[in-house]
Amino acid sequence: MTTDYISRIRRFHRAVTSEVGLLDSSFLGRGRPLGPARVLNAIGGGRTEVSEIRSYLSLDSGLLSRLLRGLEGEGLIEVEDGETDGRRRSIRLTLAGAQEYAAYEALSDAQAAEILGKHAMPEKLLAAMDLIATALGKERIHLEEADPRSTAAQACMSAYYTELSSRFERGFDVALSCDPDASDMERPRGTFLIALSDGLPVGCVGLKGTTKGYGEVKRLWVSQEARGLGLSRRLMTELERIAQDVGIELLRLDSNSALGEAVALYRKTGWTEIERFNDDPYPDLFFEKRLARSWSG
Amino acid sequence: MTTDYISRIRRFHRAVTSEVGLLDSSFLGRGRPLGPARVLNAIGGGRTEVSEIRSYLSLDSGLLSRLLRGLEGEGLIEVEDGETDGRRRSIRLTLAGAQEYAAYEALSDAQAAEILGKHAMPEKLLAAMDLIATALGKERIHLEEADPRSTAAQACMSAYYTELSSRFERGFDVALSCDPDASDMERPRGTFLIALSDGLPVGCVGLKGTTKGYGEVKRLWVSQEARGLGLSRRLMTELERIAQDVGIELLRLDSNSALGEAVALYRKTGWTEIERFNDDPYPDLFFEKRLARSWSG
DNA sequence: ATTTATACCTGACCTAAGTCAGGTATAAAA
DNA sequence: TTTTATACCTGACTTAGGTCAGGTATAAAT
Repeated sequence: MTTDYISRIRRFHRAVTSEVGLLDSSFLGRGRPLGPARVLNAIGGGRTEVSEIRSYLSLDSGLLSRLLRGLEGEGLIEVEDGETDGRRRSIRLTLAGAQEYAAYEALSDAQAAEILGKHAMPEKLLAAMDLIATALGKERIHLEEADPRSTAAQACMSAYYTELSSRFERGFDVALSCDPDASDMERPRGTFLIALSDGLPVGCVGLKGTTKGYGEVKRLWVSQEARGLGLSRRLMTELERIAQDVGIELLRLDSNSALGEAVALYRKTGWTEIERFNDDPYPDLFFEKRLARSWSG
Repeated sequence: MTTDYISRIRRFHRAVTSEVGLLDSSFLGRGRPLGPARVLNAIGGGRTEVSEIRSYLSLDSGLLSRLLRGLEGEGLIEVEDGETDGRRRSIRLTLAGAQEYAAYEALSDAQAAEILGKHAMPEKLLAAMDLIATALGKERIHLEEADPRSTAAQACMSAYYTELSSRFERGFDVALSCDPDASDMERPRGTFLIALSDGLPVGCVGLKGTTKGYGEVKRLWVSQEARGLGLSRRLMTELERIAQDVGIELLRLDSNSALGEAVALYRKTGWTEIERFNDDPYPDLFFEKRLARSWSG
């Protein structure tokens, strides 16, 4: 019972295909096969060029052409020749098309609400979905440099603060900590990295440039559902690469013994413990790592 | 970001269809379309009669016939007339068919292993899958009377004990508790109910018959992943129905204030708190409920 | 014994989805 | 300017999956 993970995965598989198949076939509720419905959704989602739609839905060129002719015949889309390139064509929803698209959106929303309605604690269900989506989409998680003032970055950091509050016995108050200025975590002095899984931010780390002869690693965070996928290591590796890139030769960071996984990672990846180098009240562990000089520097 | 549950469900949907679609199309790895592969799997899974397969896969009678003729032509199955009913026909895998089925099983296992291999904590991933499969399959959860000595029942009870150990500050040791004898939780004096979600036991409750003028409710448990689906209420309702059925007019139970949800349920469903009626060291709350006399009694 | 229902089969037909080989107009490279 | 590549389109064809109207043999009901 406990070790039979295969039957558990199959059970998941069955549940999800019967239910998600239902989600898919909800597209059928409007008397249109899946193909054209998907194309309409791609267009409504903001994709305008034929080639864009083709690669997004990975459709054969001929097939897409026919589907587009069909939607055109229904009066849902209009096709016009590209402005800069006469070969390319761009697609626009007509008024009727926009209405039809909105109807599909509404169907999709209703389905989502129905699934959540099955549970007294929908947040638990969503958390499980996030975990699975993130794990299955592991290969598609990509790192991106972002403005630390952006919505996504702010969301990461506030999740990070929440995490610290729950981890530290005394709680955590950003105001008391050495809060790095956003401009210190931007090129050319530093950077801020976000890990995105299909659009959802699931991790971050900041590189703070200083004038003290070293760069500082700040705000390393991986969301609950993305843990166990080796993401913090990926974030740190990329951060070190960028640090070298901007000419930093020595990195420092402060941490806390309550953050066991992070500390273990530092120890495993070439960081050495050093004496306290700041007066932030929260950290009780301090590390540094010397980087190989960048060939370009 | 936080309230946008629809985009989170869609993200889950995308992840799962691309990955589980992969699981489905793994069936294609053996040069056979999905249809016949599904039929072969149904037969390998122990379904022998044509009508059984038809309803399991919800296939049209004509379509299934053709698929069976195909598999027969490949030499994978043998069809023979039913023994008791000459209209029914039963299907058997040939040696080649059994090998082919085994090959599909191996493919499926490999896929499962690959998915789990993506995660450093596969148990977490499986738990999330269980949660989702159970929630999506909520309507298909059914209650079943079972022998309290059966594997499924024992699995439920040991999960129940583990739960109690973690809930009670002093832990929990069955040996010290009033452990009901299996024979007390069987017809005609009592019963043992199991909730099954697609074969997986996700909850239980026992009705213990006594000679003291009342029946006792024991071992009400709902697994972590099935909480929030109203299952304990369903179990209790069914248990009370059976209690009436076997002629019990008064039910009693003991519980503990550490089991908040359960206690809240009792209070909400017509149970009244009474004085201690046993000397079990664990419970600190005692309830009883008078049942309407069964019309058949 | 006759009628009705059931279980499975067959043939004819349909739709969705996709592949593939050209074809046409435009853009970019030589 | 000629050649080559690109973007899209069209027509012919294929496969998978499925529906539907009978047909045949057997079982159950009357």
